[in-house]
Amino acid sequence: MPSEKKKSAVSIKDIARITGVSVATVSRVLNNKGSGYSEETREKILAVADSFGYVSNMAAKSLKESKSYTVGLILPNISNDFFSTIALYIEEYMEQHHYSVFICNTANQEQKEKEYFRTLSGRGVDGIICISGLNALSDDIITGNMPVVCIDRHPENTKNIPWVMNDDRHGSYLATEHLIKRGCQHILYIGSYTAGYKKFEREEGYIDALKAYGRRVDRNYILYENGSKPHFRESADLVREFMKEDYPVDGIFASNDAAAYGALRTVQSLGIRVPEDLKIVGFDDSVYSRLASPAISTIARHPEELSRTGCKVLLEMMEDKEPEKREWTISTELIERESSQA
Amino acid sequence: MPSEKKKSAVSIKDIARITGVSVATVSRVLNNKGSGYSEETREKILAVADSFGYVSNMAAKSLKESKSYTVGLILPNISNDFFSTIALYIEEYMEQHHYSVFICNTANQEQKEKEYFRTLSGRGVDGIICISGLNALSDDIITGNMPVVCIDRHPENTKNIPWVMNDDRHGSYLATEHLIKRGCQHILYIGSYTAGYKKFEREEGYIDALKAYGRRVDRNYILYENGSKPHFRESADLVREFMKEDYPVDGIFASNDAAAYGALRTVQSLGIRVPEDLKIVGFDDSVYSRLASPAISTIARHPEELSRTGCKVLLEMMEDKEPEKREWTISTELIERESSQA
DNA sequence: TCTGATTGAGTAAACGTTTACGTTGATTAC
DNA sequence: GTAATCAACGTAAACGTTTACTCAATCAGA
Repeated sequence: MPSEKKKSAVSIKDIARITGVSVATVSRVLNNKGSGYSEETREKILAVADSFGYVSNMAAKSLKESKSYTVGLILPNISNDFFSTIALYIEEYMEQHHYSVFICNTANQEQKEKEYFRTLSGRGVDGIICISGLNALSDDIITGNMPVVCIDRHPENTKNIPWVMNDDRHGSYLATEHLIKRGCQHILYIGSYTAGYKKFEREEGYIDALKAYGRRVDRNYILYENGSKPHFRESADLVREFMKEDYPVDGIFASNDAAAYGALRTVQSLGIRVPEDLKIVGFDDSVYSRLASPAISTIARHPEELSRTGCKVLLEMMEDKEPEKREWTISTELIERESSQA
Repeated sequence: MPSEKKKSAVSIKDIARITGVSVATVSRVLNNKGSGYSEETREKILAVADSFGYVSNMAAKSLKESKSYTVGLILPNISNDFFSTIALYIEEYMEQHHYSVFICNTANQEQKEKEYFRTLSGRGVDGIICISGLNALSDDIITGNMPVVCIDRHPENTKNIPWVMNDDRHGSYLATEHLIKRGCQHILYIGSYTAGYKKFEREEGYIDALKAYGRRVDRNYILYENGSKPHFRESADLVREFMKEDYPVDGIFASNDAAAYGALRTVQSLGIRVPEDLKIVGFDDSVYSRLASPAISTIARHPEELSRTGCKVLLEMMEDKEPEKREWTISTELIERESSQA
């Protein structure tokens, strides 16, 4: 008997009718407005609402309040390890604050980023957390007065949009310092560009450390991927080429774990022992560094804190408060593993 | 001058006023209702709507139509590799059909699964795609007439909820057959339980293959993780214990890649060469099998097809159509890599 | 020229809430 | 005894849409 169609759920009106009061009173009770009803009425209403499994119609509520208790999460690709972890924490945090989150994959396409922004606006989201895959945010986003906060990446034109970033520079410093303290004399740096990241933060951290320890900065030891292949392949090739030159090397700091992994595989194939002959540190604390053999030391970012901070800032903005500051930095941390053992 | 507050966007009313027609006409034009306006009016309205950047208020639309063009995606944990890939495809597919998707992490807790279901109902989602982390769906979900489809996992009480599953049994068959064809005589099976999965599908595929090739099924060669540790650790321990017994082994089929990875590391540490002395096949095509050295052969599921099918079924249900069938199976595939080379 | 259909609109109700404003009856203050 | 206060509620408008009804003008067909 699939005759009955739509589930027309019980509404505030039904409850009013059943308990014999007006909708206004029901609304007041259900929303815990301080006064406007007796304790007796309150209990009656609550009992009825409960027994009928009342759940308030968000569309109506949104319409009236111009508030939807939803936010959008725009990111390049949720299947990315780091992003999905961020998504987890953001959803968790937002849920605790009674917000639901829409997920939007831009695939790094400006067009899609734009479209999502409009769609989300239309859906009446109260705010947007954005991990932009682009070097610059689209105009739609930076103009307009939708609360937006950028996390993890920092496009060039954020204007007055608050952002939360990882302290990559210091992370790189820690990695390089670690190699130096472990006795490395000639440390190779493998960098890569990623849209939205402050371009040379990681390289600068590497240079900072070398300088701090009185080492000479040799540009020959700074290699860059050009993005033509997956990180670990390209890194492998870069290292292979570099090794042909017979420069002395006893340490490698790669600006991402996949590259570190590629480097590891390459030097191993050349008969170089890690960590005995050469030590390696990566960046990201991803599966690449964890599963490699030997396990690769790395710099960890803190996705949970990154997410939480982003959410906190957004929540404030959605309540029309000015966030405490425009720029937030989340610390990074060295994780020592086998690849840099003394 | 942060004086102006809310963004009160331009509404259908504004457009009506500006173009000098009624809201009904504007609505008809904007929704492409076949008739009810002249071409001239149509163009005027479209032009105005466009120039003011009109975007329809979804809350109002939802309220009126009892349709929100949103769906919920309930899953245990979006940070899981496989799930986040599914989420990517689902979002992509749904977006093409003008649905936005809410993401909900249950952390395998029944309580949360329930709550999300109610929240989503309240938000008026038109349907729900569910990867339940539980052995049984909560009652809230199986009763009620919200369109729901289960994918990837198959709780015991799906009642009349359609589901889309991977053909795990055949995948396991392929894996085992592959080892047999590569000359393995003594194949160890490492299984694990996961809530919501048909419990022994993978083990049965293993047994099917042994029988098909006239091999004896020796229960001693069937090991099970008890879930006390991460897969790869537990698997490593299981294999280590097993090896002490001096049973002959020249092949291992692990029902997940992490376990295969653990097994690989263990046998390598015992001086056994892979694939020369022993061949290994995993299941999942995850990073574990891809990054291992040697790379581990594995059984791939097809998250894209899984997701697409789930979406298609849900879309049908949301249009009040009866889905073609209740049970959908997505094929699995053997990926040959180094760990099972001849 | 009259009838009936068609076209191009407008009117107004409805969706489920929230909330400003009334209203009533009881209580308090003087 | 009267005025002011207050608690407990009801009334009705409003949020932005969609859509079932109207309605007037035009037009085709006889």
